[in-house]
Amino acid sequence: MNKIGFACKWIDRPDQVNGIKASDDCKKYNTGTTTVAWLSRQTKKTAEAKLLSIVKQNLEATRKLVQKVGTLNESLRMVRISSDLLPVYTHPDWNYFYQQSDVLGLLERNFNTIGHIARDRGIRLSFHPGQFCVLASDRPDVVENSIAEFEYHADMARWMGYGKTFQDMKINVHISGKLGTAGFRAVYNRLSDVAKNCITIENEENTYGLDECLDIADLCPIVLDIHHHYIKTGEYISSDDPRIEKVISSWRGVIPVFHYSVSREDILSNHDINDKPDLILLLESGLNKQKLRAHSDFMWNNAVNDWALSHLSWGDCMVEAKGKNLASFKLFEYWKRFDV
DNA sequence: GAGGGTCAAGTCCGT
DNA sequence: ACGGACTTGACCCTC
Repeated sequence: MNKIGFACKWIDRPDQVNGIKASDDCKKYNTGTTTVAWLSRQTKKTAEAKLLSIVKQNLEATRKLVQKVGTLNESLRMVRISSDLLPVYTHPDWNYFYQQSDVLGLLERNFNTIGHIARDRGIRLSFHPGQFCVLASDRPDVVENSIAEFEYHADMARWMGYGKTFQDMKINVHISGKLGTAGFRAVYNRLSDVAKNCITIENEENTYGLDECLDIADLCPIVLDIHHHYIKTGEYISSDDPRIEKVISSWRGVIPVFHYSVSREDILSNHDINDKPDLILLLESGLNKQKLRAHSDFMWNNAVNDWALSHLSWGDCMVEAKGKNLASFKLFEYWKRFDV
């Protein structure tokens, strides 16, 4: 039975898509952060105390989140861990903080525990470095920063006991960058073994789509984002499409992951929930791709859900929605609605 | 607590 | 040129 997962955050109520308040109980499952500007305004001692406090809380929150996910139905045991876990880890002024032996010890112990829980409970974990990780940039300084950013995630994977074998955990990025697949290929060779075992690439809505990803499927697995593909091409790709065979091969026997999101419900508020939106018609009606890219709170369209769920035949589904775990739960209920 | 200004970093699209 | 979208709006400060 394949899985339906969610990304980075746990919420208890739908209204929390608009932000989690300090007094909300679900705060304990979610990471916090600070800013470089604030840290730089403090004394070194104050800044370090703040960082240590945030790191401890974030490790605790992530452990609780993973434990919580471990209590769900097996088909829901899949979660992306927030990149905010260790704030300013790759910032030149602050990365020294994480190289101190006492901090390092703290990280190793806590991540080790999280990794054990995940393996024990059959939880599929992943990371998704943010938009600043542009491995194929044409700017050398950006490439260097991006490698550091990627290796930050690889460090966390390694501390959790992952990165030992091909795709025991995924760290997913876009190709991005003007150097495209050639640039990506060149940078790939500079990554650590853990990073190489974990890296996957995801098709984008604008520049690098499924075809470009397939060009480097020999290097690393492809995470097919079926909504990105729809926004780029207008196509609701079928689960028996020959390109999907190639995506599956890129995972070399590991169950692939695909991403599923849908256009915002308030953009398409008049749309029939039992009818898949036609991209051409939407564009003709005056909507633009940028608006259609934005993620919904929930997976509100039954017809689109039916299509997305058909892809569970070959992969695990990562739901990208503002409604987070609540959105993945509702989709799961929809999926299981005919079961006794 | 609420509200407004601020926040490390890249890239693209639409206006 | 600038705002908004993406990974994931949250944090910080003032009232």
